[in-house]
Amino acid sequence: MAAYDHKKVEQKWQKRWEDSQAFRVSDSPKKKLYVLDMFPYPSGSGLHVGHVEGYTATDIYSRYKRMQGFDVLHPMGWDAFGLPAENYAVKTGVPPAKTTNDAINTFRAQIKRLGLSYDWSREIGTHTPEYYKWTQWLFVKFFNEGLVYKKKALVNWDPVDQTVLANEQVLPDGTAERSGAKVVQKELEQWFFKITDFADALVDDLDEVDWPESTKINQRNWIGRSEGAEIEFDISNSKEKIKVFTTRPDTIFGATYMVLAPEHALVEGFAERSENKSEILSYVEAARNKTDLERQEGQKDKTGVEIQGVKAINPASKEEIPIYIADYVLGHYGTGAIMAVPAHDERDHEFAEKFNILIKEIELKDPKEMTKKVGGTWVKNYRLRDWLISRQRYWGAPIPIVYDREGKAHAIPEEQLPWMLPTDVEFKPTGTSPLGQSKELLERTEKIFGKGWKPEIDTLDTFMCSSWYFFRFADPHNEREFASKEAMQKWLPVDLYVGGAEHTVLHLMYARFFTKALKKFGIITFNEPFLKLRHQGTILAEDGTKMSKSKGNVINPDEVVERYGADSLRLYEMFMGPFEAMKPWNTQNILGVRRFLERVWTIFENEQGFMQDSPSVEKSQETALHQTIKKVGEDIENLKLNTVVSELMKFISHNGLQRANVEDTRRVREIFLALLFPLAPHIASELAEIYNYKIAHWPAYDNSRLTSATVPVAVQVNGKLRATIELAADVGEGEALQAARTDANVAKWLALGKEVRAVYVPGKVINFVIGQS
RNA sequence: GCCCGGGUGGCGGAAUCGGUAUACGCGCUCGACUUAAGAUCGAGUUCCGUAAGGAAUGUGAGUUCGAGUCUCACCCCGGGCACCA
Repeated sequence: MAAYDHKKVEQKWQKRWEDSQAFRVSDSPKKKLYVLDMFPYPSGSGLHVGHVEGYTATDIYSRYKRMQGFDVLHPMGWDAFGLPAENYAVKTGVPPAKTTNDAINTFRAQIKRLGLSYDWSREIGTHTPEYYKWTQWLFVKFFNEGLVYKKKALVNWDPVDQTVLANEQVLPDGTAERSGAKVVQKELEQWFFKITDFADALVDDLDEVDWPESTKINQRNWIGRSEGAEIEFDISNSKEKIKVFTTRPDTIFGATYMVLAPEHALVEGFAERSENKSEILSYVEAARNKTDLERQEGQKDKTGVEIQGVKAINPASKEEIPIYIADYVLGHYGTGAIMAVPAHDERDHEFAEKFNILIKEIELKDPKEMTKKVGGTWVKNYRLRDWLISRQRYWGAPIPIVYDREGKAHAIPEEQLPWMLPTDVEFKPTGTSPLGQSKELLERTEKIFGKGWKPEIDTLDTFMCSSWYFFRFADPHNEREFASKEAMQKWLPVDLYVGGAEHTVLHLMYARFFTKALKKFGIITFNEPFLKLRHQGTILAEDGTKMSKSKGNVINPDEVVERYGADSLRLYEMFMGPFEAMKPWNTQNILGVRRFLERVWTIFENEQGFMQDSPSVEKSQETALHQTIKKVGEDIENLKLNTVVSELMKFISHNGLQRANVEDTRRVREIFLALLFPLAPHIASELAEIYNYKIAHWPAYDNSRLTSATVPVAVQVNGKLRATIELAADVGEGEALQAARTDANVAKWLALGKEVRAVYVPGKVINFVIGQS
């Protein structure tokens, strides 16, 4: 037979899988399993080795589960709307649709070259009208259910490029990443999702999913639930009250001043009555012009101004206390006002020192009792804010809203969906949303709804497209629903979800929010979309730094596939280290797995080379076989894929089973190929075909053959290893100790002192403790 | 600053209900094959020591017959959050 030619073998099997639609899953699953990758943004630079890591892991898991008889839904699609394609269009004039479709074609071809077992009949792209019709439908559904609202919000405004910027596009010094202009805050009407309605469920239901603990903690921190009291403070000579939120009502006796956020509703009225009106108003104006980032910078040096002539009354001590306005208090959290306790709170302390305010030492009381005493109520608060979904961008799903002549917003009715993204738009920053240029969009609106009606010209945050795609995979071609209830019932929730750790907060939070909302609407019946979640670790460049185009240290998976083959790349990426760990690339190490596959190839070729038939059956080798089957299965189950590769290497290594005398060589070879198949499917399929092995089913192991008749036991004297002896697995303590004592080396050490005690751990270790003599 | 995760050979990493540390691979050394190189195959490879033996899992203590694994303190690296009252 010819030498191992990875190109020939891999092309052959990829074509065969494609032609036979081998991974197309049944529509009526008997044992369902839904294994999902976070679908990629099809960037122009193509597939990255990081993608390969995650996709290979889910592929191994899917193939393994299919061999166990599961109907595995394992789909792939494209998170195709987004900024890079639009920025590229601004630079070159090439329409984002063209760039995106080209990139998708590249990605698909690259993925197929890896031999990944996706059901391509379910492929979706979020930028297609067939898909975004349902993104828009869901927006309308949420709108009708009262989970969408519009309000004025402060956004980052770039006065040079005349555009709104995302927070990530503003540099820490408050200038725009692109234009270098000083970014200002501008109030614009924006659409929001009421994600805060689900804050409690988003925290509580984390208890029921199998996710990395750190990811759960990130989510909890982001939601930032805290419990405390809302307490009203009276104002001297006024009926007005200031309501504060505090987690420490027990410190109220130490509240020697109050602070209002500059945005607080009472500020204006207080300024009118104050003795320093202009000072107050200019402080508020200055705060308003600061970006969030600039306000955070003030952390080390707090600013503020007292409202002179207006005092509050501490409800516990009944003392009159001053009121300040300071931007270290945030308008959007709690009540936008605090009782400041400088003796107890670091930030208040810093402020009080700077402004010479009384710092009063206090005795602590019981928090809930104190709350009751001062007429407060016990409440929960969240740092989570509603989700702003308007984007002043072109390459996204148009928000399906039109405005009547009075400017009132109306949802576009279902029969008009998809509300098409217009194409008569130039990709130049003009100061308003690009859709505002489209004559077609305006004419369409007037034609359908009437003269004077205007379309919404913002698009939806692309995170919305990815918040529901896992439902669509259950029923990707449905033209009447985003997915039928039956299909979702059949396939969801996702059993295993794998993707990068960079999405621990936003995407996962939004997808969970959608799930909870749809459950509330009565469309689905489960709480959580992703039962088990794992993150692949970042793959670093050979020099241990992050891969980056500018450093020229990016590894292109295509080149690796070309040179070593997809099976080698798959095996190598799994062998690198623990799945979730960050690990450096090392081209030398690929040679190791490539050599392993070549050895496998040769061993199958040469009947003499591998586990020759032998009349005598060594029990312990048979045991090793069963142990290997068990360990490989368990490790795949737990995505401990690096040790799976180790096990397989050991299996054929010259120190391992290759020299074994196992009763049936063919039987062992068949088992080995079946174990190899999920990891390196091309070569395993080829060898199975050539030599006529059946590897469709995952091999079973025999519990009774997992332990062998004799086991090595370590013998220690005072904790130091002095011998290793072979004992019957079921030997009694007395006999075991006796055997150990007769070992020459052990005896030598035992002679050095008086034996105090002996510890016997069956199958593991014997430890003699001897006293000094 | 706070919250997570992690420090094991020359390198990537195994091993955590406490029980033979360094599996598997890379690299390296020696040998076989070869005119030679490469590939392949075989032997070896934590450190010190000719050996007997000793030491070692970031550092220092502790618990234990026995600690990479448990406890305490500290150092370093990586990630996330960062005025949330």
